[in-house]
Amino acid sequence: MRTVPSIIHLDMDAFFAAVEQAAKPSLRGKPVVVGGVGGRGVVATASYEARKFGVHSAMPTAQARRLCPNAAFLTGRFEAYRQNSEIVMELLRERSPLVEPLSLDEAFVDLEAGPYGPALTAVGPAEGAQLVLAVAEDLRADIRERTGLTASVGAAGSKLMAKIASERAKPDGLVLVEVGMERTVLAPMPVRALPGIGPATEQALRRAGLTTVADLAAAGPEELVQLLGRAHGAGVYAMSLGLDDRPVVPERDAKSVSVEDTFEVDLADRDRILREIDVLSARCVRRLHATGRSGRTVVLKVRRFDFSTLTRSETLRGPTDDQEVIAATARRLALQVDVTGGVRLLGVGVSQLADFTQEDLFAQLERAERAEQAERAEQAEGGEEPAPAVADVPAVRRWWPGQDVTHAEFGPGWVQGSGVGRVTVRFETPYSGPGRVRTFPIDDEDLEPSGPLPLREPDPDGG
DNA sequence: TCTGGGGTCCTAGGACCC
DNA sequence: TCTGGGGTCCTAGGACCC
Repeated sequence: MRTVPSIIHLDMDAFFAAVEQAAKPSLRGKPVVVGGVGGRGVVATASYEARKFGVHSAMPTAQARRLCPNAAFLTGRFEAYRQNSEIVMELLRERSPLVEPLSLDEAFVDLEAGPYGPALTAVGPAEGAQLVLAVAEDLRADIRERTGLTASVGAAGSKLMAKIASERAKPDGLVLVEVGMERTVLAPMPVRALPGIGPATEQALRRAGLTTVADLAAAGPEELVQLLGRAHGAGVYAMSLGLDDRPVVPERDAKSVSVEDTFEVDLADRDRILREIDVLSARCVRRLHATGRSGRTVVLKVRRFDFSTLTRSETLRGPTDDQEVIAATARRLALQVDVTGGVRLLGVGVSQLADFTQEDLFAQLERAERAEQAERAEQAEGGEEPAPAVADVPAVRRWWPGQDVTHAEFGPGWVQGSGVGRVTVRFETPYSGPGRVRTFPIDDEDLEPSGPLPLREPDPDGG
């Protein structure tokens, strides 16, 4: 057990929305909602201005529009979020090599493993805490300088308490929990404040009369295991005492890769469903290839019209990253599912991942078998005409709100909205003042999609 | 205009093997 | 012949997190 609160948890404040406000000067100080903007979208992040209206993450965007009709509703620009996340993670790594990212906007850092480690272990708890505070404030200042974004930081002797501390620090704050003070801090908190306790667990505990963390500690391990099952019950009990010795682990390998799509309108047609499965399989395989991995278990996910969700999976004889194999497996699984009434979501995923460098013998075998089958089928049917290819329709350009664009005459800007054959663009950059709005035909040749700009103007001297 | 997308971990039952 | 237990793999579903 460490005596110095040398684990920090960093959490960027309203990250996606904050990046949008930094990139789009006209949105600073205004309510901004990032997420799905379609009929079935949900909110990913709301700026603090939008939260005042009751808008929050996971809320249907339609509801957010009713609560805050004047907010800017933007589709996520993940490339921009990734770029800024990388800047932040790099600043963390300057403080310690032991950085464990939890998502684009969150990470644990173990300062004892870094350059401050020797100093932290040499001094007493009080001095150690002061040093941690100084390091954390310096880090927050660096993040603000390099990105213009604010971060909240929690520091403690464990991951659990560091995370709880950063929650208390929001927004733009720093909270340190001294080692030894864990139970005092936790006791009055509602059970829901503990990571891993969601709505279902909260309800189960409430039915047993347990509402605060102090109640959990008093209940004891047997009752919690009885209520929540073996692993969860024991874990929740340990948390209630502030006990947590999980190490900070950098770079964990992904255990699955999956892609899914919710459709604007439920799919009713079998053939259409099978085509979408092919599209999803291709996307899944692209991601697999990008990481140089392959998987042995293929999972199909189906959400039906009534939101009931089911999965079907099949484990292959060996790992594969072959699109034909994965698509054929997913299609096979789809035939086991009753889709009457319609399908609102389809997903294709792969698990039991392996690093894949050797040749995919399994895929070759499968291909050979399929070729044989196809030949037999063709002979049986007497050589049918292949279906005519869908005529090439000139692609209508789609503009989505928030998208980065460049106009040949007016320069860089972003899409404010589009519809009825027109697209409205606001011309401003992270380094400009609020910009002017102009409207163009959606197929205007002078208008092009572009990529995100850094939030801080690159130094021309390359400093 | 009700409910995204990408993950992790756990449980439980049945098959199968020892 | 009867009874039994443990371990592992596979499948499906659920809770939770950001």
